Parts: sequence; C-alpha cells; structure tokens
Amino acid sequence: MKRVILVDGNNLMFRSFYATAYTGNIMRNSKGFPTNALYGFTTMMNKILNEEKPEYIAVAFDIGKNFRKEKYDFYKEGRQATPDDLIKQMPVAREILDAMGIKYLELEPYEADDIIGTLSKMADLDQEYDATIISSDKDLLQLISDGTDVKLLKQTGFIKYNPASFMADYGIEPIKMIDLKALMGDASDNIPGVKGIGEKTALKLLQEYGSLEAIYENIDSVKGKVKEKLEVGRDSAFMSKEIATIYRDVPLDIQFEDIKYLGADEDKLGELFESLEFYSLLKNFERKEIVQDELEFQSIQDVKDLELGDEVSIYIELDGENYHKASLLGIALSDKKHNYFLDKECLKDIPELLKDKVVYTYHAKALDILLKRNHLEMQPVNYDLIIAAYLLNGFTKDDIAYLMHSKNINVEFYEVLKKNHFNDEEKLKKDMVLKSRFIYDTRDEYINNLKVEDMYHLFKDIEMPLIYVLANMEYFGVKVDSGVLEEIKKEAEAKLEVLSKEIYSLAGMEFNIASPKQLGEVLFARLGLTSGKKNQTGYKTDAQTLQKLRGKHPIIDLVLEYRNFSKIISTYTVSLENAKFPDGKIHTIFKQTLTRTGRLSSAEPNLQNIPIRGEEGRKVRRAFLPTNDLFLSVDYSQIELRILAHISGSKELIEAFRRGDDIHTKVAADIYGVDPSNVTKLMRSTAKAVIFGIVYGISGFGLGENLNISRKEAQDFINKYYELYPGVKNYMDNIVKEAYETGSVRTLFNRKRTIEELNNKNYMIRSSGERIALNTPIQGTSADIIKKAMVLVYDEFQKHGIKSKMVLQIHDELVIDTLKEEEETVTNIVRDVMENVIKLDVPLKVGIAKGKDLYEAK
DNA sequence: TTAATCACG
DNA sequence: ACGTACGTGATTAAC
Repeated sequence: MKRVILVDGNNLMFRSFYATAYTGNIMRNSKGFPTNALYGFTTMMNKILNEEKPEYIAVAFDIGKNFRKEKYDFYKEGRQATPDDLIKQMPVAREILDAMGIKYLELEPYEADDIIGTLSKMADLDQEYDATIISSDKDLLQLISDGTDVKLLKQTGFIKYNPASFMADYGIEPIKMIDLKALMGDASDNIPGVKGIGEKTALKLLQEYGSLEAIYENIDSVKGKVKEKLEVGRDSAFMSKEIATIYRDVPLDIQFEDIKYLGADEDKLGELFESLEFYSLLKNFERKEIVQDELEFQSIQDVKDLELGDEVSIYIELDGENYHKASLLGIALSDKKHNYFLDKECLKDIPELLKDKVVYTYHAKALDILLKRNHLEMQPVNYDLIIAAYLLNGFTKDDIAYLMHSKNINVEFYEVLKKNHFNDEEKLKKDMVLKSRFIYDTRDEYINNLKVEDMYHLFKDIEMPLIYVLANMEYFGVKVDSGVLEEIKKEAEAKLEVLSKEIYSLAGMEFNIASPKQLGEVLFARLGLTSGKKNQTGYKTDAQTLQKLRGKHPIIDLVLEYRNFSKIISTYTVSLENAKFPDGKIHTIFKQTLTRTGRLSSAEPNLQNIPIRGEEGRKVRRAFLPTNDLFLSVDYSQIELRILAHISGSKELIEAFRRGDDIHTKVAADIYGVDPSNVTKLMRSTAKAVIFGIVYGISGFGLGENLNISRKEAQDFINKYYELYPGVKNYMDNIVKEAYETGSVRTLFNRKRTIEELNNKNYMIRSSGERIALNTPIQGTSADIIKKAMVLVYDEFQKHGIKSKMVLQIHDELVIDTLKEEEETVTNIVRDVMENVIKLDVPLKVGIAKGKDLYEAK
C-alpha cells in the first residue's frame, strides 16, 4: 500500500497567519516583508514530513477565479478581504514547496478542496494507494472513505478521522456532511442552507432519513415547524448542497508518480530561509554561502600602514555577546576613502590612532569596556549607531546586520556568524569592513533623522554620554561575598528539606513541588481544593491563586514558603555565585537599547531585581558589598506620580506634592472622605493600588482582582478618583486621542514610542495599545530624568575628582559605592543633581539611605 | 523552545 | 460580548 499525503495549502497559510497576526506585530524579516504565515507553514510542512514520511505528497492551493463564486455570487460574500500581508506571502509558500521537493497543485477556477477531492478520488479508485488529507477545514470530512482518511488539525494537535471514527463522532456517514451543510448552511462561506435549521435538527433529520433527497421524498412524515421550514427552504437546500459538494473531477491530468516526494534542495531552501531570516530552521542543515556584497579593503598588521582621514568609523567583532568576557576577533576601520581590516593585536594602538578624530561606531559601550579590559583608554566616540537606531525605532535588534539588511547589504547575522564562521577569517574580514563602511556611510542620515524626529538632544546630551557612565559602572562592578551567599543557600536548603517532607506527608505522596503541573494535580485533583482559573497547561498555581486558598488547607502556606526559598536558592544564591568574575565582582550589562519605554534593563545577571520586599529574600542583599567603604542609595520618591501630576497638570495633585503631603494618604483621605489623620493602613494601601492602577490604565475588574474586592467597589474607587482629580482623567483621554492621531506618544524629553497596537482590529490589543499610550510618557519620562541625572552626577564626580563610583541604577534609584571621606560631598552632589535635574511643576524629592552592604543601604 | 512562575521598579 | 495593569530578566519543567 502506498500512502499519499494531500495538504490543504491555503488552509495552512491562513491558519498560520491568523495564529500570530492577532498580536498586532506580525513577524517580518529585516526588510519588513511579512513572514509569520510562512514560518508556521514551513514548520507544519516539516512536521508532516517527519510524522508521515510520505512517498507521495501534494499541496493544493486556491488560485484565480472560483467557479462557485462565478455561479453564485453570494458564495463567500461578506468575508473579510484577505489581508495584504498574507497575500504577499502566498507565492513564497510555493517557492518553499519547490525547494522542499514537494509538488503543489492549483488550477483555475477550482478551489484547493476540489483538487484534494480529485486526488483522493484517484486514491479511492486505485487499490494500491491510500490518501491522508491534512487540513483544519471540516468541509473536507466529506471525502473520508475506505481509501481516504482526514487529519483534522486542531488548535493544538489533531484528530484523525476514518469512516468508523467519523461515524462515532457525528452519527452519520462522512459523505452526508454535504447534506448536513445543505440543511444547516455555513456562515463562513455564506451558504444559506434551510433557514431556521441548525446543526442539531439537521443531524436528527439525517439520522432518521439518511439524505437530503430522502428527507424531501418523505416530507409529509416530518412534523410541525420543521416541515414548514423545510418546505420554504427547499430550493435553497438543494442549491446549498450543490455548493457544498466538493468537485472531484478537476482536469489535473496527473498521476501519483507526478507527486512523488523528491526531498529538499538544501541550497535552494537555505537561500530562501536566509532571505526570510528563519534562522531556527537553518540550523538543521549545512548551507551554501550566501552571495554577499564585497568591498575593497586592506588587511593591516601594522598601524603604520594606515592612512586615515579626520572622520573614522570603527567596528569591532567579539566572539561572544558578553563583552565583559568575550575576546576580540578583529577590528575594521573606514574613513571617507578607505576600508581596513586590522589584526586584533592592533587594539593597543587604537586610542592613539583615533585621538582627536571624529569617531563613529556601533555599540560604543562594548568597545569602551574592551579597551578598559586591556588597560586602554579612548576619548568618547562622537556617534553610536546602535543608540541612534534604537531611538528611531524601538524594535531595532542589537545586531548591525539587521540594519544593514534593511538597506539591502547582505552580511551574515551575528547568530549565524558565531555558529559557523568565527574561524573563517576571510569571511569575517569581508563582513567587518562592510559593517564599518555602513556605520560611516549612514551616519549623516541617522543624525538627520534624529533631528527630524526632535530627538537629537536626547541622543547627543543624554544617551551618548550615558554610554560611558554605564561602561564605568559595569566595569567597576559590585563585590559579592560568597560566604554570605553560601550561608543563605545552606539555610534555605535546610528549610526546603523540612518543607518538602511536610508537603509530601500532607499530600500523601512525593512529587515535584516545583512543577506547576504536578502541584496543580495534587492540590486540586488529589486534595480536592477548589481550583481557580486554569491556564493553557492545567491549573493555575501562582502565588496570587494560592493566596486565596490560604486557610483552606495547611499545605498552601507550606507551598508558598517552599516557592520562596527555592527562588532564593536558584536565582539569588547559585546563579549570582556563578556570575562572579575572577575579581570577586559581578559585572552586569545595562542594556541601553532594549526597552520600549526608555528604561535600562540589567542582565547577566539582572541586578535590578534583587529581593527587597520579603525579609527572607532581602537577606541576599547582605552579600552585596562596597568596594570602597559604604553604599549610598538615593531614590526618587514617587517619581512616576510626580510626573503624572506634572504632565496632567492636575491642580489637586500638584498642590498636594507642593505641600509635601504623603500622596497615598492624601488620596485615601479624599477617596474615603475622611481626615488624613484618620486614614488607616488598609485605606492607604488601597489608595496606593488605585493610584498605581490608574497609571497603568487598569479596569474595575483588574483592580478588583488585585485588591480582592468586587468589581463594582473597585470601579467606584476609580470613578471617585477621576472625580477628585479631573486633570488626570483629562490627561488620560487626551494622550490616548493623541496616540490615535499620531500613532505614537512622547516623553518630556521627546523620546518617541510608536504604538502599532492602536491600529489593530482586535479590541483586546487596541486596549493594550491605549494603556501603553497612557503609561509610556510617564515611565519614559522617569527614565529620561534619571538618565540625565546619571550623566550629571558622573560629570560632577569628575569635576570634583571624586573617587566614589556609581554602581547601580534601579529605575528610580542610584547606588554609589562611596569612600568614607567623600560621604558628605557625594551625598550632596547626588541629592542636588537628582532633585534639580529638571524643573517640573512639582518638586522632585529623593530618599537617602546608607549602609555597609546593600541590605542596610535601604 | 515555550509556558509558568516570581524577582524588581 | 469581549477580557481585563505598565516595564523588565531568570529559572524550571515539559515538550
């Protein structure tokens, strides 16, 4: 028996497209070509090849005119037009199939269904062949027969139907699907059926009479309303049957031998995947080199051989993404006329070579840290492409290859380079000089775009100098005491041991407490606790859910405690220890070009989420020690709310801040209508939640969930707040309106964020866009402010010869590793700079803490 | 690789 | 009728 796989290509493409399109940001390659449907389609085809191992396979598509539509113009009427982004991908699907060695079939004026029906008929007639149809379209179920089964794709997985299993599910023969549709119609194809007859009645009728024809032959034995409806809808029923019937004699003129699976042409497929940027799919096979652009350049061993103009671009390539430990592979330089590749030994000459020149680069922070690691020092560069590109487009990935591809210059992506080509010196050189050339050649354009977008000041006076502030912070690092970490770990492990024993005994079995799946089973199936919401994989067991179950069973508290300690062990002892460098310090990477709001992020390891809220976790902070004498921590007090007060112009909020009120207490007093002195802790924390919720664009429902109160009560709080602070409500309405009009929002420093979500037709995504519009100017302005403060603090330190070092930024807080003798000066500088960095309608206030470790400095 | 969870502002 | 708070990074389980 030979197996034939028949794939509904149109169906697969639509499915893949809509599976991801709803998020609003569909997947595209660096040239902006949409690739989401193709990606899903390709993985699906790979899966089919792996699972089915077909000898014969064909993929059917719709094309051109459609005979059903020609005859009945209401057919598929009212359907949304196929999105352009999907149409564009359709021809490429065919190219992919060609490269995969899979035949595709299409013939005007037939639909994919008809082509599949024709081939399955061939299989039905030929004893030697069995067909399997793959689609998520139920219409194809009518083709099920002894020789044809259907793999019906579901959201996850599939159901395989043969005549028996179909009968078991539907209670009718597969071919009767047509009659079923003739009766009940099909809204998506706009097939009318019989008005008033739905699936239930239709199935009953068919089970009783066998077919549409038989029903009408015996129409007199049908009773009541149903009979009336059938009589009225007679013509419509027969016409619907005609439309719903798959045509099985499409003149394709092919044999099964014509659709033999040939296997992939890997070179061709590789090229396609390259251009689509499907790197995960490329990993599976060796490829031919991509055709790449070339450039004339000189390879240099001795810098004496260089001739450089006044403006120079430099690009370095490292053998890893963490520039605190990666090694240099080479250096590329370009000026107006020349391109050079310099051996890595030339690094030592770079500072002198570039002295007093105007220097451009890509990722100046990595360059600066590389130099520092080699005990070299260079003047700040004048222009960093990575920063410019990020400010102009928040989606920019941090690989220059993406920028270059978007301008049709084909260099290897870093991910691929790292995997395959670090040893290929010639290739490395060629790519690197292309990169330095690109930096040089596009500089004016980027600068100009920044000016056009009113972000040149932000670029030049904040982000560019900040590069060096961050480089110094990262390079100086934070000392970590392994002994303290080890102690915390031991203690936590001991707790875990006890806790797990108790948990096992309460559960009556041993299981992996760290597995949400197993834990859910134990809590809700075994112990019978009333389960709350479910997630994709089963029961929700997160802390919020478990909190609500406290008191219902002793195991809950133990599980919460278990989670607490295991988090401390894994994330805050073991991995922090692993992150230590030979100098006994941690050197994080502050990512300057990642977040959509303008904040920094910290990684490898993240030093912006060291525990503080819980006492057990907070102890981890004892392990963070100053290299100098003490830590000074200065944090903005309620900066986001002050910014809200300023940009909304809310009179009430501004006055409250000017008076120096405790804002949460003040709002609580207003909301509850009591005197501030009578505000309870609960009232204050409720008010705090309301205020934060407002900043995030929360709904009554969300606030209710959060505070564990009814949606109505929560909504009342929100309404009350709007009533008391009309300026805030006004701001919210205006900023959303403005965002819809311009497609973007800006911070006080003009940082721009485009919000594509606002154009989405999905309500949920659009709402999310509105919340982003609301929140970004606030969060982003706060980020701008502290960034500017960091630059100024750094400058002041230099000016006064301060040896204390800024080491951490945690969004609204700066931590300074301070020398005892500089304590007072440093405190004054940091406070003054932070509070006076910008004049708002409300004062900026900071809180100050000091200590011998990070635990105390808070 | 993805989903769930939890740490921070 | 819908689905429900902004911005991050790291670990683990499970596929």
